[in-house]
Amino acid sequence: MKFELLNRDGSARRGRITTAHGTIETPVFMPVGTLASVKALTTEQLASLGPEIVLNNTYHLMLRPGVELIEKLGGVHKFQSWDRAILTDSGGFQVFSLSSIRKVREDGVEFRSHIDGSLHFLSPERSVDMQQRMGVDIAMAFDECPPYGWSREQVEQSMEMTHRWARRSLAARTGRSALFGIVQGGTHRDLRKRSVEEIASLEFDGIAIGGVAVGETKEEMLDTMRFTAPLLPSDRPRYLMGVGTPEDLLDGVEAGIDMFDCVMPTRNARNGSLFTSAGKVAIKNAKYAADDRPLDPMCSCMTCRTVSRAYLRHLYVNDEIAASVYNTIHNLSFYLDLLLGIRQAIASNSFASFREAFLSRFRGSE
RNA sequence: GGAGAGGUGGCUGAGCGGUUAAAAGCAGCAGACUGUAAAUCUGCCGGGCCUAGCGCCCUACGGAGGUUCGAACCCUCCCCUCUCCA
Repeated sequence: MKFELLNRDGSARRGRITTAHGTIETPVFMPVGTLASVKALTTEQLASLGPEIVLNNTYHLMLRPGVELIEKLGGVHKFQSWDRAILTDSGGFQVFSLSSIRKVREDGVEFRSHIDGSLHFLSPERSVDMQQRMGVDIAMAFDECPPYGWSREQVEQSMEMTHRWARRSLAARTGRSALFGIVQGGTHRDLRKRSVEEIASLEFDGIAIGGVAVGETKEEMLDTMRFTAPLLPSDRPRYLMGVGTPEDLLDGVEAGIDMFDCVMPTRNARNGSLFTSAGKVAIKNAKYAADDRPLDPMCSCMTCRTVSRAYLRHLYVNDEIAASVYNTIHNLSFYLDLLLGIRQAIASNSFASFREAFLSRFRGSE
């Protein structure tokens, strides 16, 4: 993996990551395909939207179908018939999201499978090994993502363990996949600073900000991100994990973030919450019942080119599978288009005005 | 013609003397969703009033009477459905 910085516009950066599965123009949004599938889309449909990288999840693939099987079938790219880049989360997020069925120890985390109750152990070594065996382009270090309510002491201890795990993750690297480290530290600036110093000092190919958007207020999230991002080394990709809304992405880019992932466009699509240039559209709302306009006249995605709001509402209200397909195609297109616009704006040194123009439309009432 | 069962809020369907403006589900209306245990979850859901309170007043469990301090729940008559036998 190689990262080149192409140009800057203020703190915003435009760059290019080169992998064995193509190049990735940054800033980039990575659609989330937890189970080697972006929910509601076939691989071909996903490919037609043009993302250069997607995210898969180690914990979920470990349970089903199993890393052994994926390896045996020729790797995770071949398995899902995807020839562009893949990044996997290490399972660190499941330490947070599945906290009720797991036990954290110094050596790793014991999970009770949410599927059948079977016992599974994830450690830095095992997680990195599995990610490499699946053949992903970018693997993530195994970390502990602490919940928002924790005391400063708990967050600090957790962070220090994540640091120890970071070194162990690195030691398990064979070179088959790039490996990113993850900064923790909750909402505490001094902890974030220490975490950056520690993680950045290690030989990671990129650095991620983790443990964000886990229940803290928007202000705390933005403060943490804005404080931490500039501390990250500029010669490596900076990845803000799990974020976020369109506004969050603009704020992230402005702070110098290069990579984002978030379930928001895909999950919200399935729940009928659609992003348009004029703001969010809750497609189930009665006011769209007879609305024959395209969802977003400014959008050129397949959904907006071919069907009306009235039809999208009809599909959603009737629980038609096509509702999820159309909505996911649109929301992902919206995110990918937003990032394309951001890259072009940075290239022409007009990010600030691009951001303002986008936000004034997006925040203006629908 | 005979025997039996039943009629409850937009629908299905609990309730069977007071704690019932009436369970639950559906439908309807709105909201949430941030490294996915999510095609999920939450709230509202007869009407009106205001000093907005676990407040007051209407209307409501096929219809009309009755018993009772009190009835969707008990009694009488009527109307209407459904099943079975002729």
